[in-house]
Amino acid sequence: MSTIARALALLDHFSPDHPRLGLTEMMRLSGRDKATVHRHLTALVQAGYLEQAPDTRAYRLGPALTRLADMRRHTVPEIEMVGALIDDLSRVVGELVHVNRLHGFDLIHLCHAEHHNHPVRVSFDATERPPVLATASGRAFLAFSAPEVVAAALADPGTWDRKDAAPDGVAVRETLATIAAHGFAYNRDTLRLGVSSVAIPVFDADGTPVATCSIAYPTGRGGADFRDRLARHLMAFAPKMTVAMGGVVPARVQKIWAAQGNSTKMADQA
Amino acid sequence: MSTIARALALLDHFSPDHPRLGLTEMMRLSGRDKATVHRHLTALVQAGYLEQAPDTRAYRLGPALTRLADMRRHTVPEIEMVGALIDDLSRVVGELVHVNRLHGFDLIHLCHAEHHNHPVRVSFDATERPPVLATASGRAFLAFSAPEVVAAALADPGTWDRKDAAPDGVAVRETLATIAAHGFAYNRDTLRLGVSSVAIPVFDADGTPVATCSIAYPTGRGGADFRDRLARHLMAFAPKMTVAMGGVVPARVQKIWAAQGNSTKMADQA
DNA sequence: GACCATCGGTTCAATTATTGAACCATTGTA
DNA sequence: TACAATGGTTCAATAATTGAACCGATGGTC
Repeated sequence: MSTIARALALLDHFSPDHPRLGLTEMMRLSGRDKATVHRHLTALVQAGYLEQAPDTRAYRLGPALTRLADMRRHTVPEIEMVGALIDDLSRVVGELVHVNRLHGFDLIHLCHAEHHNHPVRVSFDATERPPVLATASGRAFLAFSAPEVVAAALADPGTWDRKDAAPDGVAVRETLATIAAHGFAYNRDTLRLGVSSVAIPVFDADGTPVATCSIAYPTGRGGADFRDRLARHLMAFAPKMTVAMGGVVPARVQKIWAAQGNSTKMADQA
Repeated sequence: MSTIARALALLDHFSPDHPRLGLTEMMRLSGRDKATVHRHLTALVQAGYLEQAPDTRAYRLGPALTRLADMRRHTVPEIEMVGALIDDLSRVVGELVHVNRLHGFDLIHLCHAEHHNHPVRVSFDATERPPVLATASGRAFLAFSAPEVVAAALADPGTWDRKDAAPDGVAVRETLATIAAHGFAYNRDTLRLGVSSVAIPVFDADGTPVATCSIAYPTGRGGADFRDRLARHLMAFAPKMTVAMGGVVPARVQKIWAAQGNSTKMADQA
């Protein structure tokens, strides 16, 4: 382990429970010598990765981090950032993973990852632009959006499948409420026969949805249990992705996801 | 300079113009040996401060930065406190409000608030690091700093715009004196064409500047009158913020701000 | 008020990790 | 094919890191 790694590891000891750490505490946490820790800390302060309170002499995370994080947000295209992440997810679940963004009321494909463990798998077409309310992604997005957005979506005739009749506003709102309570949306054969999917929103810094992450799989793969397993994967994954994109998961959603991560049974969605 | 500092300095070479850097380029920019740079880069990748594109092998800023910056946001209370304060100010004046800190002689962005009343507004880039003396914030900071700090700033070639000739020490000192007399600094199209700003210092418990608060607006919005209106807003606001951060406004500054708050006409700044 | 513990910080010789010139492998180009 | 440029590796020489001991300040205790 290099000196650099050892020094940077000091930063990892900060947490919401320990926002400020003193020299001795750092020494204890890292298990290294006091002089060494002190040298490292001062180097980090010098570089702006830490700052030291003049009075208590305690250390806390420094301004350089915000600067660099901003820089990362500005310079790293989210597509690539997200690409690496969903690649991992896809590898774990062995299914097709999508990331979509809502542009107007069109779901636009941002990127996808596919690590096929199974002979039977879902094909897809990145150019497709299905009506928002007909997809798990679209519903997941809207379920966590502001009422005005939902209202606008319902008012727009392009959001529901043109083959169907206009969706009943009340029924749709109920579905969205259920989704918001579950923490995720799903879809079984509704858009394309034989294809099911599970979807979850990704948030920006204001806590409003900016994108969705979804897993698509052949319906034959399994029933509610299989679906819920995937949903739990998504609920563990979405916070990571949200953070990577510089966003924040709203507290209420965080709570739901944490709770659902443990439960085994869930109510049906309309 | 410690190994840690040298390694971390590598991260500073990333900019909006150079979001991805290769080994050789890093070597050139840092002026160090290739092997050393490579060691450092891999250490940083290991720690998540950088990530490497698998195909091009180019490096870019990594996810650990977002994580730590978030942690800082959550654990450093002043940021949120200041955030709430400037949010109000921004709402009142209807312009972009910034808070910066001086780290070394770099102005670093702490937070900002933007409540756009106008169709035309100032965009900004939190990653920019302009020369201190070229900004209203920097000059406001230095105008209220100790003579030694000013002398050090003038001695540092990085504090003035490299496109210009070295600033005349006498002229700069005069400008700073004027600013100190006015109670605030301003800037009209000097850093970015079409962008003006007004800035004011925030003090710590010792009465030395710790940060600056500034308002940026499109130059077209108005002339000296408009600018002075914003300045008065700042002079009313800065004491609040200083107090909120546990600082004290020096008596002489307090006097100036109180006086200027009533006057309607002010002399020009160089 | 002397005593002790704890804290942040410093010193300096011993050690250990860092360094960098030279080298290798790969890719793209003339 | 030769050449240049890229990313990466090796290993002896070297320079930086290390840590036991020490200092000064603060704060609680008898």
